[in-house]
Amino acid sequence: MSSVTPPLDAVVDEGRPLRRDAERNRRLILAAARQVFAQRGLHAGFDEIARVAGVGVGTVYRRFPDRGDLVDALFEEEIDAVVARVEAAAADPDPWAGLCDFVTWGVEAQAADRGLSQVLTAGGYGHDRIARGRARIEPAVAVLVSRAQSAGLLRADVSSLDIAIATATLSQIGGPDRADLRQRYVTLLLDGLAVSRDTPSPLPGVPPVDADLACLVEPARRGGSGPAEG
Amino acid sequence: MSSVTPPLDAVVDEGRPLRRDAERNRRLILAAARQVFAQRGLHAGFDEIARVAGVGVGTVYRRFPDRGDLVDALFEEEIDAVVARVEAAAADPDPWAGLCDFVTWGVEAQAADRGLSQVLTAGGYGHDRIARGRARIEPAVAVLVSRAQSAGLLRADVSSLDIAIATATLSQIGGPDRADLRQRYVTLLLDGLAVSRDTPSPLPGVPPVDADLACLVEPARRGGSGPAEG
Amino acid sequence: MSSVTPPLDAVVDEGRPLRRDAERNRRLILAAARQVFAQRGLHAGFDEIARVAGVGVGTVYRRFPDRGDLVDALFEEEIDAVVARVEAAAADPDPWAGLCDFVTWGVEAQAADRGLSQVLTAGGYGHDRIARGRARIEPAVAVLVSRAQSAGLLRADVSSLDIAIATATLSQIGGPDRADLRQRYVTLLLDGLAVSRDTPSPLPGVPPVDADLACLVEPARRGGSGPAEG
Amino acid sequence: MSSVTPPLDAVVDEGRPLRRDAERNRRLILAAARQVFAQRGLHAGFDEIARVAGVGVGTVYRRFPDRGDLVDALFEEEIDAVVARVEAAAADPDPWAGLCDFVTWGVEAQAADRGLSQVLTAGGYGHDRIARGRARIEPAVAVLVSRAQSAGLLRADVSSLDIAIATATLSQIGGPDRADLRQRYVTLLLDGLAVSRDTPSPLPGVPPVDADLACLVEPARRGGSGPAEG
DNA sequence: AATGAATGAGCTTTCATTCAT
DNA sequence: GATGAATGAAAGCTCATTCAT
Repeated sequence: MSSVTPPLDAVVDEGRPLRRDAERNRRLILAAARQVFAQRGLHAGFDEIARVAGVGVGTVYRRFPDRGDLVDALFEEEIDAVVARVEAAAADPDPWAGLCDFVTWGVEAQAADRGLSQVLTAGGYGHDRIARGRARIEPAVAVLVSRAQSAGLLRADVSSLDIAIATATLSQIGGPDRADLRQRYVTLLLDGLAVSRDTPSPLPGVPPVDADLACLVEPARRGGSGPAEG
Repeated sequence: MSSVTPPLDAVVDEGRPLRRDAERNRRLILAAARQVFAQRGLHAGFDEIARVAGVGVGTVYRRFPDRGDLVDALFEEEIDAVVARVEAAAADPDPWAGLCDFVTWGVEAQAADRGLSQVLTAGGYGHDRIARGRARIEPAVAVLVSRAQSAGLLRADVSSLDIAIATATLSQIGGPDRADLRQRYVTLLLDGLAVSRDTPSPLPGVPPVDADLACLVEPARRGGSGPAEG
Repeated sequence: MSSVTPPLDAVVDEGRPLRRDAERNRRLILAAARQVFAQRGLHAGFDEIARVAGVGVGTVYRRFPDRGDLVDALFEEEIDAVVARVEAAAADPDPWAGLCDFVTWGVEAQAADRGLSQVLTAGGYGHDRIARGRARIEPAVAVLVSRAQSAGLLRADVSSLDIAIATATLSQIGGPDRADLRQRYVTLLLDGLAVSRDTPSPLPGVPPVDADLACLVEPARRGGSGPAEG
Repeated sequence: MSSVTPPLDAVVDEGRPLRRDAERNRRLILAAARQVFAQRGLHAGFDEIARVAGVGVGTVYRRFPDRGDLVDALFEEEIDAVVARVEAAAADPDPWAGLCDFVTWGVEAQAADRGLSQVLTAGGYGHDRIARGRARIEPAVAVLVSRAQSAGLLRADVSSLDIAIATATLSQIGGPDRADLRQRYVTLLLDGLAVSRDTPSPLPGVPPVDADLACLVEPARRGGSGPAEG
């Protein structure tokens, strides 16, 4: 690769590379959006993204005229990562271990990034690229699922979409740092998915305390990360 | 009880009874809030509650200066209903059936009322009374749980709070009318909670289709039930 | 009329009278809008109207959710005035004098209020009421026109709409205070409208000077060729 | 003329010739501006001019630091065309026919080019060169006018500026393709300008319909009452 | 005590102009 | 000299909350 070839993702659809500074800003904006979307969800204001990126709002709009464009650009690579992980899991010699790995990881990945779970589950965000991204995930999960079913380890009546829905749902538990909590329910889910079981898999972490009840993710208003309660 | 004596719950903390019309409005507001919170969640605008109640916004604010006051007043009786149901379930001669009944019902109750699941799980809503309400649920569930554990049917490493969290989480799936979808995951959960199992309990409903992925409850902005996407 | 009967124009369509202060603000807003529209045209920002009225923007939006509502409310009475004037002119015993009077007055009325000429000529502003208002003017002018034609004074090949267009066009000349200038062209128009003429009617005012060339009203904004009307 | 000597009008005031490519861009920009100003008027965004020219906005600003500079450069030759046409009209053996020709043509020329009528009438656009251009038109029209007046055909009380103003005003009627409509009013104007008349000149076109009322050119932008001239 | 009008900050989006590359 | 990305002010509109009536 010669030095004049720009990195692949710096190339816009028309094939024109971005100017150096523009590319720098594009990355700043994507980084900011990643962070802000992860914390606040996809409804976050462009103002905040711009502020975090250290650029003017206009710059964000120039580069990403609508929210879907930004979501598209941002999550394509995250979806790639998901696909890669499913495929890796499908390559695990132990079909059950592969499934467990993917569910465990998928819940954490979505918990770490509220935007990602919205992209994967909400119908409305992102454009064609995202839709195509989603479309790539499902067959990959389907492979994982049938492999485990063929091996007689995974119950026959679940589909790949059941896995997707269950995974996305469990990711709503707790904040980014509560993997310990979420993994208890992942364990329960996996025990429920197994064809048969003699003993329960031990639940990781410690039993929740009262305050943990408050950890379901917020139906998120615009302004802040928690309820405003006056 | 003379006609000027208001019912007990119309008495404010200072002990002063409300004027007759004020009491009527209070009830209208609570009824409206119950309906609106159920549909929109606890972030619903006071404007809408007032409109549904047929009173002015000001009246709502006068009676319930902050959202927590309204939530407190509103959900106390709903929490009573939850407690009643747990206790009924605990009275079931079959400990496992009792547990299943409560989980199934609890998921639907919270799905039918977004406000309820927020009250039960979100830290920020409601005041002392709600906290006390939550505190009454937990021991009741604990009874249900230990009974099933003592009978060797429920795995020993789950606590009553695990049940509460799992229940609230599953209620986030689908809209009010998607009990069919939610109950698939309730079934998985219960299969996961069992100490041991030879065969999976059959999943109810039909496998989800692609569009069902979009059914995770929205991090809900005010305006509508889905993302606005331009 | 008893003292509790509110003034007619304080009654909204549903028949509910406005509260006293709301009615006061409504009048302030209409007065402000009248002034601002007259100076700036119908594109004027709601912000400015609010500032001039001494109220918050929100108040303007509450009372007049879209520009058309404001235009409707504002220009209905101005259109009434136009109709009244046409009818008065049609009652003039001298059909030609009546026509001259209306044209002269009409040009000045529109010159004094840029909003009025936009309402009368631009397709997009205002709603049904304005459309109905326009519809009332045309037949009245038609009466004026046929009377003068029947008397053999007005050329037979002009229609009432020709008069409307010519009038609106001449109102674009000069600012509010340049009636002297406009009336020169009104005189030319009327001389052109007469069936026959031996001598020209003397042009009023003094011949324009170079600077007067700059007096044609301001041209269009970027967006398009017609009003945007939301 | 050697190949390095640029054409005369490529020489900036300081006398420095432009580089070959700079000169090419200058012409592209002028051509683009001519088209864009004609369609949108002189307020058109530099962005659009740049896009049409196929150059960057920065290039437009470098070459024409303010709008007036561009207007100056652009309309000088259009003004030459106006002067030429007036002079041709003045050479018509029939003084009245000459006047009619010029008025008719002038209205259409300005209607076809919104920028032109703004340059001719709006005070704020263009600089000295434009002022000098305007100054050349007036005497030429004065010749046309006095010839017709001397011949006893044109009323004595109009001045050349009256003609200019009337012409510019009528050009505001209708869009570029509505010559039919405009010429009705041109006819009225000319009938009004004649010293005496036995019968009206027939109005061309067909009487306007309701929708034609909406054809007056668009009113002012928000910012102020006059052109912004930077 | 009830009312609902008023507020005004906040988010969205656009665009004329400047300036780093 | 050319470029077009960046800027940031401005305007549109909404809504939770307050307060005059």
